[in-house]
Amino acid sequence: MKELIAKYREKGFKLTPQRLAILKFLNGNTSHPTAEDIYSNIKKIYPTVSFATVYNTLQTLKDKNEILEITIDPQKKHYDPNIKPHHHIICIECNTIGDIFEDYSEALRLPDYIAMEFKPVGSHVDFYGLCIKCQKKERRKRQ
Amino acid sequence: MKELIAKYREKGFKLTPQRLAILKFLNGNTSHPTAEDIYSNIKKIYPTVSFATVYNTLQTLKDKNEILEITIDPQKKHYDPNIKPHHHIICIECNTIGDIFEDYSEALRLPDYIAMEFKPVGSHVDFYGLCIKCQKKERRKRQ
DNA sequence: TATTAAATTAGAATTATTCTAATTTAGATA
DNA sequence: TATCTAAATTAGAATAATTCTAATTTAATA
Ligand SMILES: [Mn+2]
Ligand SMILES: [Mn+2]
Ligand SMILES: [Zn+2]
Ligand SMILES: [Zn+2]
Repeated sequence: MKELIAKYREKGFKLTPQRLAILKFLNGNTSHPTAEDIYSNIKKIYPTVSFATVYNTLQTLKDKNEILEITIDPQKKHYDPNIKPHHHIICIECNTIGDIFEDYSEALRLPDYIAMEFKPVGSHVDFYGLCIKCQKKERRKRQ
Repeated sequence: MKELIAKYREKGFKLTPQRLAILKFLNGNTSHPTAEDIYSNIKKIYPTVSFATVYNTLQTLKDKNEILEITIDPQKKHYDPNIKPHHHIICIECNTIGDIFEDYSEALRLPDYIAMEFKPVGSHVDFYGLCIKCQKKERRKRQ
Protein backbone atom coordinates (compact mmCIF):
# COMPACT_ATOMS: atom_id res chain seq x y z
CA MET A 1 0.00 0.00 0.00
CA LYS A 2 2.74 2.45 1.03
CA GLU A 3 4.70 1.38 -2.05
CA LEU A 4 1.65 1.86 -4.26
CA ILE A 5 1.30 5.44 -3.11
CA ALA A 6 5.01 6.11 -3.47
CA LYS A 7 5.06 4.59 -6.92
CA TYR A 8 2.21 6.63 -8.30
CA ARG A 9 3.22 9.85 -6.58
CA GLU A 10 6.60 9.49 -8.26
CA LYS A 11 4.87 9.17 -11.60
CA GLY A 12 3.07 12.44 -11.01
CA PHE A 13 -0.36 11.02 -10.27
CA LYS A 14 -2.60 13.18 -8.14
CA LEU A 15 -3.66 10.69 -5.53
CA THR A 16 -7.33 11.01 -4.72
CA PRO A 17 -9.10 8.45 -2.55
CA GLN A 18 -11.08 7.20 -5.56
CA ARG A 19 -7.94 6.69 -7.58
CA LEU A 20 -6.24 4.99 -4.73
CA ALA A 21 -9.16 2.61 -4.41
CA ILE A 22 -8.92 1.83 -8.11
CA LEU A 23 -5.16 1.34 -7.92
CA LYS A 24 -5.55 -0.87 -4.89
CA PHE A 25 -8.21 -2.94 -6.62
CA LEU A 26 -6.08 -3.37 -9.72
CA ASN A 27 -2.81 -4.02 -7.89
CA GLY A 28 -1.93 -7.67 -8.44
CA ASN A 29 -5.43 -8.36 -9.77
CA THR A 30 -5.38 -11.24 -12.26
CA SER A 31 -9.12 -11.31 -12.96
CA HIS A 32 -8.99 -9.00 -16.01
CA PRO A 33 -11.84 -6.80 -14.78
CA THR A 34 -14.04 -4.64 -16.97
CA ALA A 35 -14.75 -0.96 -16.24
CA GLU A 36 -18.05 -2.11 -14.76
CA ASP A 37 -16.26 -4.60 -12.46
CA ILE A 38 -13.97 -1.86 -11.22
CA TYR A 39 -16.81 0.62 -10.83
CA SER A 40 -19.02 -1.69 -8.79
CA ASN A 41 -16.12 -2.66 -6.55
CA ILE A 42 -15.08 0.95 -5.86
CA LYS A 43 -18.71 1.95 -5.31
CA LYS A 44 -18.81 -0.21 -2.20
CA ILE A 45 -16.29 2.12 -0.55
CA TYR A 46 -17.11 5.37 -2.35
CA PRO A 47 -20.80 5.20 -3.17
CA THR A 48 -20.73 8.45 -5.13
CA VAL A 49 -17.89 7.46 -7.45
CA SER A 50 -18.77 7.90 -11.11
CA PHE A 51 -18.08 5.87 -14.22
CA ALA A 52 -16.32 8.91 -15.62
CA THR A 53 -13.72 8.63 -12.87
CA VAL A 54 -13.17 4.96 -13.59
CA TYR A 55 -12.78 5.56 -17.32
CA ASN A 56 -10.62 8.65 -16.78
CA THR A 57 -8.33 6.78 -14.42
CA LEU A 58 -8.08 3.83 -16.78
CA GLN A 59 -7.18 6.22 -19.61
CA THR A 60 -4.49 7.86 -17.49
CA LEU A 61 -3.08 4.48 -16.51
CA LYS A 62 -3.06 3.39 -20.16
CA ASP A 63 -1.28 6.59 -21.17
CA LYS A 64 1.37 6.03 -18.52
CA ASN A 65 1.72 2.38 -19.46
CA GLU A 66 0.58 1.04 -16.14
CA ILE A 67 -2.21 -1.17 -17.49
CA LEU A 68 -3.13 -2.98 -20.68
CA GLU A 69 -6.45 -2.87 -22.44
CA ILE A 70 -7.47 -6.32 -23.58
CA THR A 71 -9.68 -6.75 -26.65
CA ILE A 72 -10.16 -10.52 -26.67
CA ASP A 73 -13.80 -10.24 -25.48
CA PRO A 74 -16.07 -8.95 -28.24
CA GLN A 75 -18.54 -7.55 -25.69
CA LYS A 76 -16.36 -5.21 -23.69
CA LYS A 77 -12.85 -4.18 -22.82
CA HIS A 78 -10.97 -5.78 -19.97
CA TYR A 79 -8.05 -4.29 -18.09
CA ASP A 80 -4.87 -5.92 -16.92
CA PRO A 81 -2.43 -4.39 -14.42
CA ASN A 82 0.16 -6.96 -15.45
CA ILE A 83 2.04 -5.16 -18.18
CA LYS A 84 4.69 -7.83 -18.67
CA PRO A 85 4.12 -9.22 -22.14
CA HIS A 86 1.89 -12.26 -21.94
CA HIS A 87 -1.07 -13.81 -23.70
CA HIS A 88 -4.65 -14.72 -22.86
CA ILE A 89 -7.15 -17.51 -23.11
CA ILE A 90 -10.86 -16.71 -22.97
CA CYS A 91 -13.68 -19.09 -22.20
CA ILE A 92 -16.02 -19.05 -25.18
CA GLU A 93 -18.96 -19.70 -22.83
CA CYS A 94 -18.52 -17.37 -19.85
CA ASN A 95 -15.76 -14.99 -21.03
CA THR A 96 -13.44 -15.75 -18.11
CA ILE A 97 -9.94 -14.72 -19.12
CA GLY A 98 -6.77 -16.56 -18.08
CA ASP A 99 -3.10 -15.64 -18.43
CA ILE A 100 -0.60 -17.45 -20.61
CA PHE A 101 2.96 -16.75 -19.66
CA GLU A 102 4.87 -18.06 -22.63
CA ASP A 103 7.20 -16.23 -24.96
CA TYR A 104 6.16 -17.00 -28.52
CA SER A 105 7.91 -13.99 -30.03
CA GLU A 106 10.60 -16.08 -31.70
CA ALA A 107 8.00 -18.15 -33.53
CA LEU A 108 5.77 -15.26 -34.47
CA ARG A 109 7.87 -14.11 -37.40
CA LEU A 110 5.91 -12.16 -39.97
CA PRO A 111 6.10 -13.19 -43.63
CA ASP A 112 8.34 -10.97 -45.74
CA TYR A 113 5.53 -9.61 -47.92
CA ILE A 114 4.00 -7.85 -44.92
CA ALA A 115 6.92 -5.41 -44.69
CA MET A 116 5.50 -3.68 -47.78
CA GLU A 117 2.28 -2.99 -45.90
CA PHE A 118 3.09 -2.68 -42.20
CA LYS A 119 5.89 -1.96 -39.80
CA PRO A 120 5.18 -4.36 -36.92
CA VAL A 121 5.45 -3.15 -33.36
CA GLY A 122 4.05 -6.01 -31.29
CA SER A 123 1.82 -9.01 -31.09
CA HIS A 124 -0.53 -10.86 -28.79
CA VAL A 125 -2.01 -14.33 -28.94
CA ASP A 126 -5.70 -14.87 -28.22
CA PHE A 127 -6.45 -18.44 -27.21
CA TYR A 128 -10.02 -19.68 -27.07
CA GLY A 129 -11.24 -22.50 -24.90
CA LEU A 130 -13.67 -23.75 -22.30
CA CYS A 131 -12.96 -23.08 -18.63
CA ILE A 132 -13.36 -25.97 -16.16
CA LYS A 133 -16.63 -24.61 -14.79
CA CYS A 134 -18.14 -24.49 -18.26
CA GLN A 135 -16.73 -27.92 -19.13
CA LYS A 136 -18.58 -29.31 -16.13
CA LYS A 137 -21.80 -27.53 -17.11
CA GLU A 138 -21.49 -29.01 -20.61
CA ARG A 139 -21.06 -32.51 -19.24
CA ARG A 140 -24.12 -32.10 -17.02
CA LYS A 141 -26.18 -30.93 -19.97
CA ARG A 142 -25.14 -33.87 -22.15
CA GLN A 143 -26.45 -36.44 -19.65
CA MET B 1 -22.24 -14.46 -59.06
CA LYS B 2 -24.11 -17.54 -60.31
CA GLU B 3 -21.92 -19.65 -58.05
CA LEU B 4 -22.60 -17.34 -55.10
CA ILE B 5 -26.33 -17.84 -55.52
CA ALA B 6 -25.97 -21.60 -55.98
CA LYS B 7 -23.72 -21.85 -52.93
CA TYR B 8 -26.05 -20.03 -50.57
CA ARG B 9 -29.23 -21.58 -51.95
CA GLU B 10 -27.68 -24.98 -51.22
CA LYS B 11 -27.04 -23.90 -47.66
CA GLY B 12 -30.71 -23.02 -47.24
CA PHE B 13 -30.35 -19.26 -47.34
CA LYS B 14 -33.42 -17.37 -48.45
CA LEU B 15 -31.90 -15.15 -51.09
CA THR B 16 -33.32 -11.66 -50.91
CA PRO B 17 -31.84 -8.83 -52.99
CA GLN B 18 -30.44 -7.19 -49.86
CA ARG B 19 -28.76 -10.40 -48.78
CA LEU B 20 -27.33 -10.94 -52.20
CA ALA B 21 -25.90 -7.45 -52.18
CA ILE B 22 -24.27 -8.17 -48.82
CA LEU B 23 -22.95 -11.54 -50.02
CA LYS B 24 -21.64 -9.94 -53.19
CA PHE B 25 -19.95 -7.18 -51.23
CA LEU B 26 -18.33 -9.65 -48.87
CA ASN B 27 -17.33 -12.19 -51.53
CA GLY B 28 -13.55 -12.06 -51.84
CA ASN B 29 -13.44 -8.85 -49.81
CA THR B 30 -10.14 -8.53 -47.92
CA SER B 31 -10.85 -5.13 -46.35
CA HIS B 32 -12.30 -6.50 -43.09
CA PRO B 33 -15.34 -4.22 -43.17
CA THR B 34 -17.40 -3.20 -40.17
CA ALA B 35 -21.20 -3.46 -40.08
CA GLU B 36 -21.25 0.25 -40.88
CA ASP B 37 -19.01 -0.26 -43.94
CA ILE B 38 -21.32 -2.96 -45.22
CA TYR B 39 -24.43 -0.94 -44.49
CA SER B 40 -23.26 2.19 -46.28
CA ASN B 41 -22.16 0.17 -49.30
CA ILE B 42 -25.46 -1.71 -49.60
CA LYS B 43 -27.40 1.51 -49.06
CA LYS B 44 -26.12 2.83 -52.38
CA ILE B 45 -28.08 0.11 -54.19
CA TYR B 46 -30.92 -0.41 -51.70
CA PRO B 47 -31.48 2.95 -50.02
CA THR B 48 -34.06 1.56 -47.61
CA VAL B 49 -31.90 -1.26 -46.27
CA SER B 50 -31.68 -1.26 -42.49
CA PHE B 51 -28.89 -1.92 -40.05
CA ALA B 52 -31.00 -4.72 -38.63
CA THR B 53 -30.75 -6.55 -41.93
CA VAL B 54 -27.00 -6.13 -42.01
CA TYR B 55 -26.61 -7.39 -38.44
CA ASN B 56 -29.12 -10.20 -38.98
CA THR B 57 -27.34 -11.36 -42.10
CA LEU B 58 -23.96 -11.19 -40.40
CA GLN B 59 -25.34 -13.26 -37.53
CA THR B 60 -26.73 -15.86 -39.93
CA LEU B 61 -23.43 -16.03 -41.78
CA LYS B 62 -21.56 -16.42 -38.49
CA ASP B 63 -23.91 -19.21 -37.43
CA LYS B 64 -23.36 -21.02 -40.70
CA ASN B 65 -19.62 -20.51 -40.50
CA GLU B 66 -19.39 -18.38 -43.60
CA ILE B 67 -17.67 -15.39 -42.01
CA LEU B 68 -15.45 -14.63 -39.04
CA GLU B 69 -15.96 -11.89 -36.52
CA ILE B 70 -12.69 -10.13 -35.76
CA THR B 71 -12.13 -8.50 -32.36
CA ILE B 72 -8.69 -6.95 -32.87
CA ASP B 73 -10.10 -3.39 -33.10
CA PRO B 74 -11.23 -2.14 -29.68
CA GLN B 75 -13.74 0.25 -31.29
CA LYS B 76 -15.89 -2.13 -33.31
CA LYS B 77 -16.18 -5.55 -34.81
CA HIS B 78 -14.89 -6.33 -38.26
CA TYR B 79 -16.01 -9.14 -40.51
CA ASP B 80 -13.99 -11.44 -42.71
CA PRO B 81 -15.39 -13.69 -45.43
CA ASN B 82 -12.11 -15.56 -45.51
CA ILE B 83 -12.72 -18.38 -43.05
CA LYS B 84 -9.45 -20.19 -43.69
CA PRO B 85 -7.49 -19.90 -40.45
CA HIS B 86 -5.21 -16.89 -40.63
CA HIS B 87 -4.06 -14.00 -38.49
CA HIS B 88 -4.27 -10.22 -38.58
CA ILE B 89 -2.19 -7.10 -38.23
CA ILE B 90 -3.90 -3.83 -37.33
CA CYS B 91 -2.51 -0.34 -37.81
CA ILE B 92 -2.40 1.29 -34.39
CA GLU B 93 -3.06 4.67 -36.04
CA CYS B 94 -5.87 4.14 -38.55
CA ASN B 95 -7.14 0.64 -37.69
CA THR B 96 -6.56 -0.77 -41.17
CA ILE B 97 -6.42 -4.56 -40.88
CA GLY B 98 -4.17 -6.80 -42.97
CA ASP B 99 -4.06 -10.57 -43.36
CA ILE B 100 -1.24 -12.81 -42.19
CA PHE B 101 -1.26 -16.18 -43.85
CA GLU B 102 1.12 -18.15 -41.69
CA ASP B 103 0.51 -21.29 -39.71
CA TYR B 104 1.83 -20.74 -36.21
CA SER B 105 -0.21 -23.52 -34.65
CA GLU B 106 2.79 -25.76 -34.09
CA ALA B 107 4.57 -23.06 -32.08
CA LEU B 108 1.52 -21.94 -30.11
CA ARG B 109 1.65 -24.78 -27.60
CA LEU B 110 -0.03 -23.97 -24.34
CA PRO B 111 1.87 -24.50 -21.08
CA ASP B 112 0.84 -27.62 -19.18
CA TYR B 113 -0.58 -25.74 -16.19
CA ILE B 114 -3.34 -24.29 -18.35
CA ALA B 115 -4.98 -27.71 -18.82
CA MET B 116 -6.18 -27.42 -15.23
CA GLU B 117 -8.07 -24.26 -16.11
CA PHE B 118 -9.07 -24.45 -19.77
CA LYS B 119 -9.65 -26.87 -22.61
CA PRO B 120 -8.25 -25.00 -25.62
CA VAL B 121 -10.20 -24.96 -28.89
CA GLY B 122 -8.36 -22.44 -31.03
CA SER B 123 -6.11 -19.43 -31.25
CA HIS B 124 -5.50 -16.29 -33.23
CA VAL B 125 -2.55 -13.92 -33.36
CA ASP B 126 -3.10 -10.16 -33.27
CA PHE B 127 -0.16 -8.25 -34.67
CA TYR B 128 0.09 -4.51 -34.16
CA GLY B 129 1.93 -2.15 -36.44
CA LEU B 130 1.89 0.98 -38.57
CA CYS B 131 0.56 0.80 -42.12
CA ILE B 132 2.60 2.47 -44.88
CA LYS B 133 0.20 5.39 -45.15
CA CYS B 134 0.54 6.12 -41.45
CA GLN B 135 4.32 5.63 -41.58
CA LYS B 136 4.47 8.35 -44.24
CA LYS B 137 2.27 10.66 -42.20
CA GLU B 138 4.54 10.13 -39.20
CA ARG B 139 7.62 11.02 -41.25
CA ARG B 140 5.96 14.19 -42.52
CA LYS B 141 5.07 15.21 -38.98
CA ARG B 142 8.62 14.67 -37.71
CA GLN B 143 10.12 17.08 -40.21
C1' DT C 1 -3.43 29.15 4.35
C1' DA C 2 -4.20 30.43 -0.42
C1' DT C 3 -3.78 29.06 -5.08
C1' DT C 4 -4.64 26.40 -8.99
C1' DA C 5 -4.21 22.69 -12.15
C1' DA C 6 -6.08 18.48 -12.14
C1' DA C 7 -9.67 15.29 -10.67
C1' DT C 8 -14.47 14.30 -9.65
C1' DT C 9 -19.20 14.29 -10.52
C1' DA C 10 -24.06 13.85 -12.50
C1' DG C 11 -25.95 13.47 -16.26
C1' DA C 12 -26.26 14.06 -21.18
C1' DA C 13 -24.42 12.48 -25.60
C1' DT C 14 -22.57 9.22 -28.63
C1' DT C 15 -21.79 4.88 -30.78
C1' DA C 16 -22.26 0.09 -31.60
C1' DT C 17 -25.36 -3.32 -31.37
C1' DT C 18 -29.76 -5.69 -30.34
C1' DC C 19 -34.66 -5.93 -29.97
C1' DT C 20 -39.61 -5.37 -31.36
C1' DA C 21 -43.48 -5.80 -33.83
C1' DA C 22 -45.59 -4.71 -38.12
C1' DT C 23 -44.95 -5.61 -43.06
C1' DT C 24 -43.13 -7.82 -47.02
C1' DT C 25 -41.39 -11.56 -49.76
C1' DA C 26 -38.77 -15.86 -51.49
C1' DG C 27 -39.53 -20.09 -52.35
C1' DA C 28 -42.49 -24.11 -51.70
C1' DT C 29 -46.79 -26.21 -53.00
C1' DA C 30 -51.14 -26.90 -55.18
C1' DT D 1 -49.51 -19.58 -62.23
C1' DA D 2 -51.78 -18.37 -57.76
C1' DT D 3 -51.61 -19.20 -52.98
C1' DC D 4 -49.38 -19.89 -48.70
C1' DT D 5 -46.25 -19.21 -44.99
C1' DA D 6 -41.96 -19.23 -42.64
C1' DA D 7 -38.40 -16.35 -42.86
C1' DA D 8 -36.56 -11.80 -43.92
C1' DT D 9 -37.00 -6.84 -43.88
C1' DT D 10 -37.92 -2.56 -41.90
C1' DA D 11 -38.22 1.72 -38.87
C1' DG D 12 -37.50 2.87 -34.90
C1' DA D 13 -37.00 2.05 -30.00
C1' DA D 14 -34.03 -0.04 -26.51
C1' DT D 15 -29.77 -1.28 -24.51
C1' DA D 16 -25.05 -1.15 -23.29
C1' DA D 17 -20.44 0.53 -23.40
C1' DT D 18 -18.03 4.46 -23.52
C1' DT D 19 -17.12 9.46 -23.97
C1' DC D 20 -18.17 14.19 -23.23
C1' DT D 21 -19.57 18.47 -20.68
C1' DA D 22 -19.45 21.84 -17.55
C1' DA D 23 -19.89 22.83 -12.77
C1' DT D 24 -17.70 21.63 -8.39
C1' DT D 25 -14.21 19.85 -5.43
C1' DT D 26 -9.59 18.78 -3.99
C1' DA D 27 -4.45 17.34 -3.73
C1' DA D 28 -0.40 19.24 -3.92
C1' DT D 29 2.37 23.32 -4.00
C1' DA D 30 4.04 27.65 -2.60
MN1 LIG E 1 -3.32 -10.95 -18.23
MN1 LIG F 1 -8.57 -11.69 -42.65
ZN1 LIG G 1 -16.39 -20.57 -18.74
ZN1 LIG H 1 -2.61 3.26 -40.72
